[in-house]
Amino acid sequence: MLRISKLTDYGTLILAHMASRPERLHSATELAETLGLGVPTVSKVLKALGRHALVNSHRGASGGYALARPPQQINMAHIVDALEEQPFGLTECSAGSGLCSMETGCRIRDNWQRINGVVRRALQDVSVADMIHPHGPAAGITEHRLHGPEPHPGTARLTRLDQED
Amino acid sequence: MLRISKLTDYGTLILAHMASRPERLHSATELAETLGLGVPTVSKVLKALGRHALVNSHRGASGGYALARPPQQINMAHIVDALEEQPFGLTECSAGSGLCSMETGCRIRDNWQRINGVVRRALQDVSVADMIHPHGPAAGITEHRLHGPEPHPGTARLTRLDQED
DNA sequence: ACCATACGGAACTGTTTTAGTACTGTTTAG
DNA sequence: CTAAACAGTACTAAAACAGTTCCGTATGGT
Repeated sequence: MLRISKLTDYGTLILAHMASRPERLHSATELAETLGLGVPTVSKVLKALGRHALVNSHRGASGGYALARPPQQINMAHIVDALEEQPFGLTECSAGSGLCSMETGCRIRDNWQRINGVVRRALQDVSVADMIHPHGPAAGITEHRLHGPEPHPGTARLTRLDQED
Repeated sequence: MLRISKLTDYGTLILAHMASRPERLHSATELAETLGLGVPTVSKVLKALGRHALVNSHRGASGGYALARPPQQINMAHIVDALEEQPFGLTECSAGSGLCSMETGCRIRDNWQRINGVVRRALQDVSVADMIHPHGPAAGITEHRLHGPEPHPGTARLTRLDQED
C-alpha cells in the first residue's frame, strides 16, 4: 500500500527528537514518554537503529542512546533501510519469477527500477536535520515540478496531495 | 513496507499487455492465460480499473475489456490510485493523532508531504506506453537529481539502488 | 428465443505481515 | 552489590492482502 511502516515512522520521530539535543544521552524511557509511545516499541526501534549504526548505545545505569553522526548525515533512506525488513523497492519486480516476461519483453522492470531510483533519491534528499529545521535544504526537492503554491504549514492536508489530471 | 500491492503490480502488467494491442478487446480469460495469473484475480483487477475509467468493459459473448484512453494518457499514479485501497501517501502522517507534535513542532509532517509529492510525480511521469516502449519519455524522470552517470538499462540492478555515502 | 460467454458485485476465507508484549540476560554507575 | 538501562529472543493479537466463490446481469451468436 505504498506506505512506510509505523516503526519507520516512529524512527523518524525518535531521531528527530534526539537531533534536537544531539549532545545529550536519551534513554528509551525518556523518548517513549516524550513522544507518547510504548517503551518496548521505542526500544525495538532504537535497537534496529543501533544495528545500522545510526545511533550509539551506552549501557548501564544512566545510559541511553545518542546519534552516531550529526543529524545532517542521517537521511530518510537510512531510516527506511534500518527499519523496513525487506530491501528497498516498490515492486518485488513484477511477480518474482518470469511469469510476466513472456510477451511484453518486460521493459516493465526497468521502468520500475527507474521509479524506485527517484523515490529513493527523494528520501535521501531529506535529512533528520531538515526534519526539525523550518525547511532549508529539503526545499530543493519541491522545485522539481510543483505547480500549485506551497500549502500553509498549518493546513490540514493530511495524506492526499493535489492531484492533477 | 514501501511496496505497491501485488494487485497494483498485476494492474501494470495487464494494462501494459492491453496497450500492446490497444484496438483489440481483451477478455479476462485471455489476459489471465497470457500473463499466467488466475482468472478471478485478473477479473478483480479489471473491475477496479473499470471503476476508475482506465478500461471500458463490453459485456456479453465475445465481450472483454479495452483501454479507455490511449496508453500515453494512463500513468502509474492512475493505476496506484485505482488499485490501492488507501489514499496515496507514505505516512498516515506520523501517527495520526497529535501524539508527535508536542515537542518538535512537527515540521515532520510537512517534510513527509514534500517527499510524497516527489514520489507521486515520479509515478505520474511514467505512462503505460512508456512501460512497453524501450524507454522514451520516461527517461526524463531520472534527470531530476541524478549525480552519478546513468546506469545501463540492461544492468541487473534489481531492487537495491546505488547507495551513496 | 435460447444459451453460452463474459462482465458486475458482494462476501468470505486463509495467509502473511505488522505491531506490540513478555521474559530473560548483560552491562555499568554509584 | 544493586538498581538502571540496554540486548536478544520468542510469542501473541490484530490488521491487511490475496485470492476465491457465488450469484446476478448483459449480450452476441445460433
